[in-house]
Amino acid sequence: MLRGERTRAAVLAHAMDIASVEGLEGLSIGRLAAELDVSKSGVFARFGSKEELQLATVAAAAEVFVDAVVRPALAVPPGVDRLWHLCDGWLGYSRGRIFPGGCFFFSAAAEYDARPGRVRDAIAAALAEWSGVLERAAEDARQLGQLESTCDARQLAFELAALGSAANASSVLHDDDAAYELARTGMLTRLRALATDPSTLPA
Amino acid sequence: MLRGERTRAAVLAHAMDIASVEGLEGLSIGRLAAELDVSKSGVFARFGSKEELQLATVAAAAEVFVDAVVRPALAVPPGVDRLWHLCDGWLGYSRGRIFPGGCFFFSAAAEYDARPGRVRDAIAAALAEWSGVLERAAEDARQLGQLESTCDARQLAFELAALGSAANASSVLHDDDAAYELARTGMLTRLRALATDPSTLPA
DNA sequence: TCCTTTTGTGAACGGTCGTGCTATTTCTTG
DNA sequence: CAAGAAATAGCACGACCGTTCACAAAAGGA
Repeated sequence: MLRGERTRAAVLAHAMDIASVEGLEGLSIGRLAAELDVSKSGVFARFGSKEELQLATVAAAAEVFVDAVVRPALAVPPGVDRLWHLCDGWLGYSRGRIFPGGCFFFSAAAEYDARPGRVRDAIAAALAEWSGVLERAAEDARQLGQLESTCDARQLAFELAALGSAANASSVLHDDDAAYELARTGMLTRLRALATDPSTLPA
Repeated sequence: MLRGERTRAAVLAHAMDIASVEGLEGLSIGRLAAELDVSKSGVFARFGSKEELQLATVAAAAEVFVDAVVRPALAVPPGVDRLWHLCDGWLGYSRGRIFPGGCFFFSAAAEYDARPGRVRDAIAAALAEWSGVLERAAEDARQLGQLESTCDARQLAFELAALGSAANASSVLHDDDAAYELARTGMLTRLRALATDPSTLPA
């Protein structure tokens, strides 16, 4: 009962790395088995189908993401500080290549965005949750009086996420970290323009 | 000699549509042949290899993009007006689903960003060119005195492109056009903040 | 210890993939 | 119209895919 969980975790760990580079479709059971030195049917039997393997991979990646970005930021009190921690944490998560192909969900979403099915639904749900976290943090900051009362939390969250995604995309495609500085600058400019006390934000 | 060009164009037109939805890897020669009612080897022989087909598809998509977005905007004189036309044209191009899976290059870049090879290089070059067009338009506007002289054209271009990409991603993934309004608002806010005469920008 | 359940193996299946090859059709041109 | 070139069809190949199934190893509870 313990042995099963261990190999399952090993498979998923490898699956996330492959998928972030080659896509969830490029994730083949045969290749996974070969690289982990187990039998193809062993991998297959554990998940029942390729789609289930993909769904499990998405779920595992969501856990990694939450641990890397969301949990640390939720440990700081609500307000602009927490909002900034979400942004900065996301940039660190992408830049640190926790997944070798950059943000797992950026790759997965682009791959499945136009293909109906359970995999797409799972990816869309994960991304919607992330948007929700960001937007809620912005709205909290507004209601705490740390952002202008007139500001639109949804708009702000959209723009912050857009800058992060663009930095991820550009840095992976061009193998160049410069975009992270552009994203950071953009995020801070946005926050400073809306913060009632900009001095609490980093330089 | 004419017949050859015609089928080549038909193949590429279909290939672009497939690739924007299923990816350049999902683009299979057999499927392409079946859906176009020609023989597999007929399609293959015309391109020589799958990689050449992919490269030709990228080149064809670049032409479509230039026709849809760049050319119209370059028809208006340099300045903030042209810069805005580039942004607005891009949103229209994505929203209009000229490619059924949204922006071709967004999908292709996410698919190949972490996979070295000629296909990735071609995609990276196309996107770099687009960034260059955007940045040059911003810099022109600045030098014409239509944007604050202190503004950073590269930063502005990065942010405008980020908003567009995010709108494309969100709208395709969630099947919801709302993101285009967010992107448009963000773009206009950015431009208004830097324009010396904001009244020239649309409402 | 024996028995049952869980985990993993190995071989095989039908299918699709990219890619060569050899005809055969279709156009162009003298 | 005939000869030659260009374009397409048809077929076969090896490789890999997801999936199935019968069976062996290992683990756990009685």
